[in-house]
Amino acid sequence: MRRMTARPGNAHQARLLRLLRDGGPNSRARLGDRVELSRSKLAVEIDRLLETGLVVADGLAASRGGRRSHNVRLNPRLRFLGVDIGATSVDVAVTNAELEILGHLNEPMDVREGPVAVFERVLSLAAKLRAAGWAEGFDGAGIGVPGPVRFPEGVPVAPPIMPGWDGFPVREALSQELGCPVLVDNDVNLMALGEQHAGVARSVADFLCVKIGTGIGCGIVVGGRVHRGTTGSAGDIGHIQAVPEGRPCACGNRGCLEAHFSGAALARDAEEAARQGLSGELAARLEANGTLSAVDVAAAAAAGDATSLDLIREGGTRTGQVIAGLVSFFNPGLVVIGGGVTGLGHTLLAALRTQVYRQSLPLATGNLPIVLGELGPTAGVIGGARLISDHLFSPA
Amino acid sequence: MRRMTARPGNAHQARLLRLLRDGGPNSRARLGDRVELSRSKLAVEIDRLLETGLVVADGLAASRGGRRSHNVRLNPRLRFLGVDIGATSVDVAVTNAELEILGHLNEPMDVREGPVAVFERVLSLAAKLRAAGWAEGFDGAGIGVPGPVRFPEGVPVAPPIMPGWDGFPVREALSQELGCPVLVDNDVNLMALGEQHAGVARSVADFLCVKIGTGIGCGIVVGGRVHRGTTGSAGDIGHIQAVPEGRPCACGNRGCLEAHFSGAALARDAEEAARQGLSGELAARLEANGTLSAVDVAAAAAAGDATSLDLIREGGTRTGQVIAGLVSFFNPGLVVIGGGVTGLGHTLLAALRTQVYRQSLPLATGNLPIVLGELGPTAGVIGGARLISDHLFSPA
DNA sequence: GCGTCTTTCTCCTCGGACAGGACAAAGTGC
DNA sequence: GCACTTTGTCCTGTCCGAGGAGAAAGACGC
Repeated sequence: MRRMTARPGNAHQARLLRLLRDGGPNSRARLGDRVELSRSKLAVEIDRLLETGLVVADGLAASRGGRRSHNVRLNPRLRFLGVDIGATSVDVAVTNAELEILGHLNEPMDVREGPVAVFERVLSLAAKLRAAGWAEGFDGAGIGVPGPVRFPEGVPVAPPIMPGWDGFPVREALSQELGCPVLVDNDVNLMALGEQHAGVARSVADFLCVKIGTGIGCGIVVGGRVHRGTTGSAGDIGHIQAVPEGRPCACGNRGCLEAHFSGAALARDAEEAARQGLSGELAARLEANGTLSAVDVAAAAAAGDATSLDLIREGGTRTGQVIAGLVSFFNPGLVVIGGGVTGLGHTLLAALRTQVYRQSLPLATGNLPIVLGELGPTAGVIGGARLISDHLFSPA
Repeated sequence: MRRMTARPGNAHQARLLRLLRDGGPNSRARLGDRVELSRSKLAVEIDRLLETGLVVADGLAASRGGRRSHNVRLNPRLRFLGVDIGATSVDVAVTNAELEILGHLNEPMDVREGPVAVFERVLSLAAKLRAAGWAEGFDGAGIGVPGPVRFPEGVPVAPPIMPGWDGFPVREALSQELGCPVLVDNDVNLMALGEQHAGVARSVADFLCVKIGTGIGCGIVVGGRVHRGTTGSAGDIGHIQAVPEGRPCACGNRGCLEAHFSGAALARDAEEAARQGLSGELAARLEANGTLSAVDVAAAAAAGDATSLDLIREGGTRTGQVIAGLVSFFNPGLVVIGGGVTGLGHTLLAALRTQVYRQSLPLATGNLPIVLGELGPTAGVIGGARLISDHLFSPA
């Protein structure tokens, strides 16, 4: 299939495309209510969008008491690809133009295998989704990688956990392979975009999205837009000092948040506790699997294991300390917690909340919800689709 | 004099006004080079601005090889008032429309006297500036107060060091008294605006402006615009925990940055050191004045007093710890240090820089200047003028 | 079934905005 | 004095868009 390459010709068309994306199929009349355009102008712009093929007619709407209006919708054959490359796994999903997930695949994977190997996996997953009939091709793709990205060029810069990716032209390479426009961003930024589009952060202008996985990162949304910082490393909160003279961290400092709490740190602490005989539950799991992960700790905690609960609580408190500082500084309207360890759920959240509410000023916390993300593992891929659709649905 | 009440009628006019504000008097031809307008359109818009009185003709420009162009400039009778209310003093200044300070007065004052008493002082200072011939009246005023402000209404909310100001309709009241449009903001935000307009932060999109005075606050500029947060308390970094289980703070927590370093904390520490006989220099000054302030510590440090230098260094390190976290989080392109304690100068800056560069990731600090503000006590008042002029020079 | 009312869509016209060319005015430089 | 450059003004053609008129299509009451 020849892919759509058209872009809206002006801001009105871009506006209409986004309305159709976020509100689904809609009648011309109802669109007219939401846009400050005369009926004639609106008709002209919609006709032009129909010509480009981005939008198609979709039958007649129900009557609102008079003549029935013609519906329009985004071309149902449009497909976006969302890719969320994590430290230890990769998610690939196809969405339609309304950013609804049609097909979603997940595979364990080690990002340290390097970009070439990882892209092979990504492309094969994308091919699998095509083979399953979810897409004939892609009109755009949004890629999340677990490290800082120079956004305009789509190139990772000095990513600590991704040796071999530094400077690799991810955007360029994938655009070539996929034959469509591609944008690359930090994975936490995509998660933030996902939660903003379809999750708990709808209609919140300023919020933080803390992702606790193998590492810890934070997506920052200011005035509805992602803040990436001067070098693309904004939100890199894993190496903020949480414990003065604390544990040594891979980054060379001591006491970094990530060294004390993250998926990796939690697994290590759990293994140590198991070996020291502090927890029969954990020891049994270690015996069974030969290794422990955050999932094991979550399961043990759910089973009432005191050691696991303590580990989670302490991690929540540490994370809360750091977030409390960020809340004072940034004064968000919402804090979303997501990532792999959300399985730890409300134990983690409770400890974290307690610490934030205790340590930040009342004015900043007075009406500050701190909640788990709604979308789980789909946040990243939805965010990827959202990223590229925002780009494509803006004037050329 | 009847004041100008005109506002630009469209975005083009607003653009031209800002160009004239930031670039000074200019020829029509040169303005044409900087805006994407046809000559005819440009002429129309400038004529309209001339009609409103916001802009006046200003003779002929030098030839650029052909016919000489007509100069235009902002009306030289336009006057803005910048007011910077600190915890212990107040600055009031008059600027012209190009935001150049014409007259500037400073008075010690205690903000705890409450809004009514403070405004009396502010209005009397403004009257003094009028009497000195700097202004016949004001076309707009920007007011900075040392606490959080609900910006749209111009009302302080729950300000810790300003009892009696909570909910006082500052904007409303001053607008009434001064007979001109007024905007009210947190003082650190004004300082950031000032340094952005006329100081070290020109042409930096994302930066932090840390003000260390009686307390500690931080102006946040994202994409060239001030970030105020959901409740107007963004940048309130004085109560971020710098020392776990540290000193008790007025806010009820322990170890807040402000409790360990700020103008107030520094004075208290210096007095204690003097009483304990740790520093002859400080003891002598305490003897002489009956009390010590940050200025005394600065002077003693300049004279080589080891205790004072240690106090400053330790404060710089503490502040650096907190800023390091903010740098990792926010990834600014510049950090500006300002406020009353800038008299401590390079001793403070050196300690602070060391700590930030050591504790943040290289990607964030790689090309990150950390510098003292250029404008000193005028940053706030220039920022005030800038704030209101941005407002007035935007489409109605 | 019929007439009336409502809603939607298309067509048309009118007015305004603006770009760009032509031209006049005012200089420069040889 | 002449050729060339720059600037400002005027004018015209074009494009855009608002809004009215009216047709199309349906709801609803009788």
